[in-house]
Amino acid sequence: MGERRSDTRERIQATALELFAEHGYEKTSLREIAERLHVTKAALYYHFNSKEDIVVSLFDGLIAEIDATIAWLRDQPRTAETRRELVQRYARLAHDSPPGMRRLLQDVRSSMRELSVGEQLQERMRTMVRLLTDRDAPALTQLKCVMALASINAAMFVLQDTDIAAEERHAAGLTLALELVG
Amino acid sequence: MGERRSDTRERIQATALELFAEHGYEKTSLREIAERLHVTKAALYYHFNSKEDIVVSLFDGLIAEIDATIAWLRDQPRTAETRRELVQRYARLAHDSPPGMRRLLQDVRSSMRELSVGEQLQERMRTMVRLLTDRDAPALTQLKCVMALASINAAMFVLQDTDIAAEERHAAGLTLALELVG
Amino acid sequence: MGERRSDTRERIQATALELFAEHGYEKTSLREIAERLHVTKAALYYHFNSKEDIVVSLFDGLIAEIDATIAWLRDQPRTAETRRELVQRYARLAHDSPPGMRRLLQDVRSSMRELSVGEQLQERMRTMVRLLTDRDAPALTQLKCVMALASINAAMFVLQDTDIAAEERHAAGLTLALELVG
Amino acid sequence: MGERRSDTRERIQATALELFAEHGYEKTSLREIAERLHVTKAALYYHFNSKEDIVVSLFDGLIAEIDATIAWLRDQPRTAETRRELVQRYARLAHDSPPGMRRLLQDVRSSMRELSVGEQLQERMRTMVRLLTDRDAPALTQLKCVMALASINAAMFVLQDTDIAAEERHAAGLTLALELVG
DNA sequence: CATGAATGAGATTTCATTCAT
DNA sequence: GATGAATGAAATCTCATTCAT
Repeated sequence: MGERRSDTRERIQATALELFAEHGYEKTSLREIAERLHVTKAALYYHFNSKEDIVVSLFDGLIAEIDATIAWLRDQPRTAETRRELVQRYARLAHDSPPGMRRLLQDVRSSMRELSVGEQLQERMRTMVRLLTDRDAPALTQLKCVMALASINAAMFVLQDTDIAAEERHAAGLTLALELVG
Repeated sequence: MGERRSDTRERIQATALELFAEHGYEKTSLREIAERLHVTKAALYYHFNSKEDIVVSLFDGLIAEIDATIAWLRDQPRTAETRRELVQRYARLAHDSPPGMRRLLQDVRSSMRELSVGEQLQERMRTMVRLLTDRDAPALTQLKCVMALASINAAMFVLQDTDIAAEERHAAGLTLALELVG
Repeated sequence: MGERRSDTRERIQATALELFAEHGYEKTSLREIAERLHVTKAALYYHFNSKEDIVVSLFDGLIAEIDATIAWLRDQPRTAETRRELVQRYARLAHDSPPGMRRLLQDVRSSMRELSVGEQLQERMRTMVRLLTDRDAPALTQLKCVMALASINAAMFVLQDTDIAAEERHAAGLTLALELVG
Repeated sequence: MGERRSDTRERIQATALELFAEHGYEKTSLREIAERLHVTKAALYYHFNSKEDIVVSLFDGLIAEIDATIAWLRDQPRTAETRRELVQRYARLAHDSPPGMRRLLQDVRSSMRELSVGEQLQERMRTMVRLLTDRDAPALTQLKCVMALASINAAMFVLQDTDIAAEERHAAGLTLALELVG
């Protein structure tokens, strides 16, 4: 009982994520995705309306979860306690995402700057920061909020080629983030 | 008196920087650069061997300065004082770069990942961090070093659409960086 | 009844052969081929991976037949009888090729020197000569073998503007070839 | 005593011959020639009017000598003796040419088909054959004449990768040529 | 549910050539 | 006797996208 139906859509998403993470969104062509999947380019268009549509779909879940977090955030007091909890939620989110997802997220600000999804994500980031700090908080405070969230992502990449284990890197990111939102 | 000899090369660099910063390296075509300059595409190829060559040339100065900093760093003791001074040097470097330069720097880790210059810059970053911390320093310490430098860049963008003045944003970045390497 | 499924691939090959024979491989552009066929350049790339791929495909059949001949040759004694039979096979091959094919073959040693297919054909020619003569046969003997095969091709071109009929030219080539391997 | 003047013109010719022989006429660009000479492309245009002009100039001497041979030929009886002497003259000509020259000659029929010099050379070849044989000579006789001259050129290339010495290859070519016009 | 065939637009790059200095 | 700077034309190739089947 329940879902059946081709899993092709999911397989496209998985492969696209792989390749976007590997070479970036711009440098990945639909031909590559199709070839790696042993289907034709036209098949991709049966499941998605455009290349952008594919990348957008990859962020669907993440954006929904961020929206939920934002909704929750609106009801919270603007305290250090709230900020710490937010950081923890965000870390869990990041931790549970497929590994390519985080790499892709890095692209958002550059190669995907002009895509709708890039704008959407940045908009949500801004909203979060606004909900965490007073609008007229000093620049330093606002910057710390942003860097806190950034640390969580960054931890996975910047220490990538050291021999530090993934879990330890993640933990370091979280620790630093908590420190920053103090 | 002084220099003569067409300044086209410099004008190409300036325009390329503008456009790369605006739309990213991948999405900027040589046609666009040429058109904005009112020259032909072939003229670009008189002055540069390839598109990559143009972007590489934009980083020439920066890379030289980073190399000088690294050289200096090798002779310093691995103290907090040294780290603070490095941060200050780096901040000055960033502050004095043309504005597009910093935006372009953001691209380096994604859209330019596969360009030689991307690799070069990341290599230097790694070297800097290695010179700042003990090889077997805890992950958190290493991460802080990286995020310190990142803060200086980030400060300019993440608070871009607030009404905080550029100078104040820069100062916030520097302050946070110093705190992190403290 | 029978085959369906666009014959575009074959039409591309035919047109390419025409034009390569007419102006040479280097001087023929994909634009010309596409225009003569009333398709777009991109259509050529749907059927072939590159310009070189097109020319290679033109030689596919010929190379296969040469390979078959070489295989047969390996089992034969190195006698005058064998040489005469080889010449006759080769003449039949040449005779049955489309006319452009022979002109294109002339190109192989010059304009296509740096193409994989040029190397392949020369390699096979060398093999044939090696199988026809003793490795330490005198230079003259080896040269005669080569010129025998060359005569068959040459006959079609060198007497082209005389009023000698094609069949007679072909016959002359064959006669001379047989004389040379005598 | 006498000539001084820059030898640049000659150096251009030598380098061009080298490169044309190496990669063929079409695939050699003026940029390559200029770079190998450490001059600019514009310098080439000071000495020659066009790329074609350069290649034409390379054949100047050869064509003059062929013309002289043709003139001499007109006064000779159409005997076997005459044919043998022609072959010997031609062999001497080929033997004394710079090595690249012979390779370039091979190009004439394909990559240079559409150049004036290609037409000129083929025209002279045809004239020679007409002067050697009766207009209504059998195809075989005419073909033998052509292949005789071809043998002299071919000898240098077709046996190139064997361990036969250059002088012996040349001798074989001459012997075969004499046999053919016998 | 997917393919085969094709396209229009555009990318990077190369070339022979020109001309003022 | 040569260079620096530039150009117009064209080349090969790639891409996202479409659509009839």
